[in-house]
Amino acid sequence: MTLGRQGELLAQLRELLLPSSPTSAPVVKVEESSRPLDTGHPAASCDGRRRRRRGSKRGRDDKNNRGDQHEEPAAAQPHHSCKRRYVHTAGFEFYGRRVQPSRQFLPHVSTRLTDMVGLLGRRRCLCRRKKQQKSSTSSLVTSVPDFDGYQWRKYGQKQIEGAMYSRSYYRCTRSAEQGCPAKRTVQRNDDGEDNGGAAPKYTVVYMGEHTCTANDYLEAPVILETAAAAVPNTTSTNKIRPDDDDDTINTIAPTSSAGSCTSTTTAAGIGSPAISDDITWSSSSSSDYVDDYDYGLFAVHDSWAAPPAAASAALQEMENFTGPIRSPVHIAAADCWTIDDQLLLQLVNEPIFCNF
DNA sequence: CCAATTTGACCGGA
DNA sequence: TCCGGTCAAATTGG
Repeated sequence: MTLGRQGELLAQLRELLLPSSPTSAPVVKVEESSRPLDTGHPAASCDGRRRRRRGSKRGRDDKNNRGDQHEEPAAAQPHHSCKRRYVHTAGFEFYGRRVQPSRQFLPHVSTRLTDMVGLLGRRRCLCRRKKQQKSSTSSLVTSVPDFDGYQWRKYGQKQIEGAMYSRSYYRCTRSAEQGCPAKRTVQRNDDGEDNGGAAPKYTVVYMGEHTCTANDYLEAPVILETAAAAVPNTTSTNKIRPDDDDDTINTIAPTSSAGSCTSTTTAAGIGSPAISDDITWSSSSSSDYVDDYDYGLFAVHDSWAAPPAAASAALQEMENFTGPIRSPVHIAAADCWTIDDQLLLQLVNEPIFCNF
């Protein structure tokens, strides 16, 4: 590849990842709501029938006040209080649709309460539902729960007892068409309100294995790691396609339960400013510890070389980044798509995050 | 019109 | 009865 071509591709990558329009500052907004919380839940009236429309959006007032569905500090919204605290740390978009900051923000009135109220009007006669079978699970702690190389569809959100933040439930987007049983839950850790300015951490629990065809993940977020160049025995090219069969590729497929480990995964400055992450893996299985985890998209190494200074700086910036995150990088990858180490290094060493 | 998300309702195990 | 997990109607925007 010629240098000119490299530069061109680099420019394209940068444009993809760092659009010219400046990103807005992180939104941490505290608002006073004139509307009392719905402790007398409108979901059911006195006769037990539902009045409230499901899935209804809040008013425009809530627009832009919510970008992260895992962000609701429910504990900070006591039912007796009229105060709502809107925190926007990252406008994730992961499902092929745009971010939905305009989606309603309903302070999480206790679902227990709504359950109790709902009991009054319960009349649905649903088929017996099978309780989720206990399958192999693995969990990790990450600040970027959505960049795991798979496409997930949210099917529920629940305020968990004793937890500050609600838990979101996802299933593989292929669950319907291919019967893929993979699921995951994402819950923000109770790491305090301020968290010292660091990116919030989320506990992601993966359940079940992906059975959908890997080829469908061509549009999965592209995530690279800086250490690819620092790890010994790296070949001249690092394939980043998640569906590649090459076992030598260091990638992450989070649903694989490969035992417990604590690793550091770094992004090569592309994919998203927030990809840099400390990932702590744990697993319910008792598999032996392995050196390199072949996981799909990320490269994880137990022996981790210190990243270059420039990369560290970039990583720090990524850690500090709390602004809106744009879509995952959707690259129409051709077969055997590869990325050159030199390009990787160039991406790493360029101060591409100075725009933030 | 379709796909994705929201969120109240409902189920079932503990 | 409590509580976590799941369903599915409603809603929205492309």
